[in-house]
Amino acid sequence: MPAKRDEPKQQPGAGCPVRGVLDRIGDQWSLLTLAALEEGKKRFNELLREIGDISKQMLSKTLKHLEQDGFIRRTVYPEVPPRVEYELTEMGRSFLVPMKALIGWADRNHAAIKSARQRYETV
Amino acid sequence: MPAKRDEPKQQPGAGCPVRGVLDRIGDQWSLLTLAALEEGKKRFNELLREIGDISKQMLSKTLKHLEQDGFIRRTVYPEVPPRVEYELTEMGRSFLVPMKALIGWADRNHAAIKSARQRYETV
DNA sequence: GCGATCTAGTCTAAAAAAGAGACTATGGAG
DNA sequence: CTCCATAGTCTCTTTTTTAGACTAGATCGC
Repeated sequence: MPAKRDEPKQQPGAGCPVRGVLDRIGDQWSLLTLAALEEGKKRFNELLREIGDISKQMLSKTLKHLEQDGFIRRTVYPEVPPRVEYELTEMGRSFLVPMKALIGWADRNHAAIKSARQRYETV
Repeated sequence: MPAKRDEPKQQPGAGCPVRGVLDRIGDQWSLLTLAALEEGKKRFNELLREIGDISKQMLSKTLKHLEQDGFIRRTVYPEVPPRVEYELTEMGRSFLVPMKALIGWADRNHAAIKSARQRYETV
């Protein structure tokens, strides 16, 4: 067993390495992009259409970050018009597991959240 | 087993109700704030110090949203100096389950992500 | 042949969001 | 009497995001 470093609890402090990961996946579009890639490889415009309300610039940036962090793989086909395909790496796929747990929770609870919002409004 | 509603697949499209939830929890600070509240009720400045690099304005906004959506409860004590405490609701606590799965994944994989980033830089 | 169209992005200018720091009222410590 | 602490909000500045124009070269209609 590897020596566990003195890390008594999950501290949300700024130094924590988990923070670096959380900041990335919690950037509004990353989760959506990864979810869209669950079904298989997709092209840039395909992702753009599927996600719907993301701008090309943000999609571009998000994909770049995800590639950088090893979640997805980018393949360029030297054709005209250009073709670029994005797909999940092994790590990206492994991330789907907790992500889907989160989505499942959201799915089960969005009604409760909606009613909480309405309740709040009327006050 | 409850009747499954006709939901052929998780579409990440803009209309999906899950999106509303995801947009909220994926706003950079919500996850951190909820994580900080895991240990019990906390005061405003206490959260501010613990999270560290959040501004008071963003913490205020995040807390307001989380309260609005029923994740947390806000209690004001009419004292001077003012005292306000935040704590997770039942729903908020139930959210910790998938959130911790996510944090666990991040914890297991942050090394791989870091090395992917470095590999990318050198190219 | 000739222009329109498709692709994956990038660039720019304008709009929105976030950050830093001052400010509020009140009571207690020194 | 002066300074600190509390939970925010307000304003001003800086950063981020958006919308839309632009690129190159093959292919389509005509």
